[in-house]
Amino acid sequence: MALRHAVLAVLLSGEFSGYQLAKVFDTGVANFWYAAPQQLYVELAKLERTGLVDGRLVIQLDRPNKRVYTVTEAGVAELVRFAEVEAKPAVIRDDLLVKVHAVDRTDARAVVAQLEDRAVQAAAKVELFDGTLQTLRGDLDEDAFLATGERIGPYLTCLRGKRFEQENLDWCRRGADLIRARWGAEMRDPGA
Amino acid sequence: MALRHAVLAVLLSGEFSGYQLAKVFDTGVANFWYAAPQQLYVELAKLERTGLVDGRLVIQLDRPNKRVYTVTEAGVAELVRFAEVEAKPAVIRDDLLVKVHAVDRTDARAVVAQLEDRAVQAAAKVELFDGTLQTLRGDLDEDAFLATGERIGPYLTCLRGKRFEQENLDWCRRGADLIRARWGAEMRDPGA
DNA sequence: TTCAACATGTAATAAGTTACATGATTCT
DNA sequence: AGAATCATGTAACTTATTACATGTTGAA
Repeated sequence: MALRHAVLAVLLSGEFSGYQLAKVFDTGVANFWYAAPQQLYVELAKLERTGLVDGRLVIQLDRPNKRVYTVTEAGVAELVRFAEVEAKPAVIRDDLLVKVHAVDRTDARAVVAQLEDRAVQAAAKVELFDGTLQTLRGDLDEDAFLATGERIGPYLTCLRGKRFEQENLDWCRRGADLIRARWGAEMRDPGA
Repeated sequence: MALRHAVLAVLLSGEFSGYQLAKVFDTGVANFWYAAPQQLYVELAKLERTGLVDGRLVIQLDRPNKRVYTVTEAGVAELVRFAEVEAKPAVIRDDLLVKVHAVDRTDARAVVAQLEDRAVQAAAKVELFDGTLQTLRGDLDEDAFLATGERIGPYLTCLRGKRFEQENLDWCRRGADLIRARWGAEMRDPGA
């Protein structure tokens, strides 16, 4: 859709290489914009060609050199334009929910296992986001930071991410318990 | 990714035409699988060619004829296989969150307006899902339905959708308030 | 020396989006 | 007569995914 804007928005927080960006997208940003690492390299190259970001080679002695990017004035202008056009509805595509939707006719045991996996991942994300929030607000408490902090955008999106993962965690646990309660027999005695 | 399985999962609830399916995807299912109507016609045709669904022409006197689809045994088998492979991480792509992430450098007024729009949509979805949940559980209360109901999959995914939209609603309102509180001056005096 | 993390890409394929196209039927 | 809803598609284009490919540096 518009990975371009997601990349520009992240780059507002500082210089990032493709590799660093990939990590950010894999952890924090994935809550509102999923992107694979390969996409990011392609997108950054495109963004630089069109003048929305500046790239700069950083020579590192302790590890391989890298190219880091910053948003240009044209890049900020593009974000401003983007902010003003009507937002499209969010796109969500989640295999696991599809599996749960169909669970009554498929393999309850497999679905429970995946709900448990997802619960563990969600718990980790809750912790991660909590740490990010603390870092962002520094010494201030939440209300003070939101009233006076320099940039509240990343804080707000992180808050949303944390809530989302918290809900995910609760739902996965409850779902797993309920499915287990109903298909307990088959789970102990496969193929029943 | 795999619209195929989402369509099969929905079709487990009964016969649907492409048009009806599009409505279901636009409202309920969009919470875990977004798909445009055009995709569904293509997918149904493909699914029928590969024998995962059966199509049947329904002649209607009061409106145009339609073709309705049901899942075949092969289709159920495909869902079973799908349930057993590891679920990919969920894909989320949300313009509005990108805009909020960048709000400190763009147009706070425009973002607030879109947060308010989204809040209204979220509130409507909460109501919608609440109605769906009531319909699904009939006379039973939630716990009784989840323990004894015929199909709990759709109920569980609907519960997740309702929670998601409830959180969305709260977050949009809070975000709009906070952004307004900080950029109040510019909002009253544009371009300041 | 082997593993993990750092670092960056390309190419083929699959999937999704947007625009275009058509037509029936009911209601106002 | 016109609008709204029902109903179904195709084609061009844009994006995203998967597989492949390569190389550095530090730590065990």
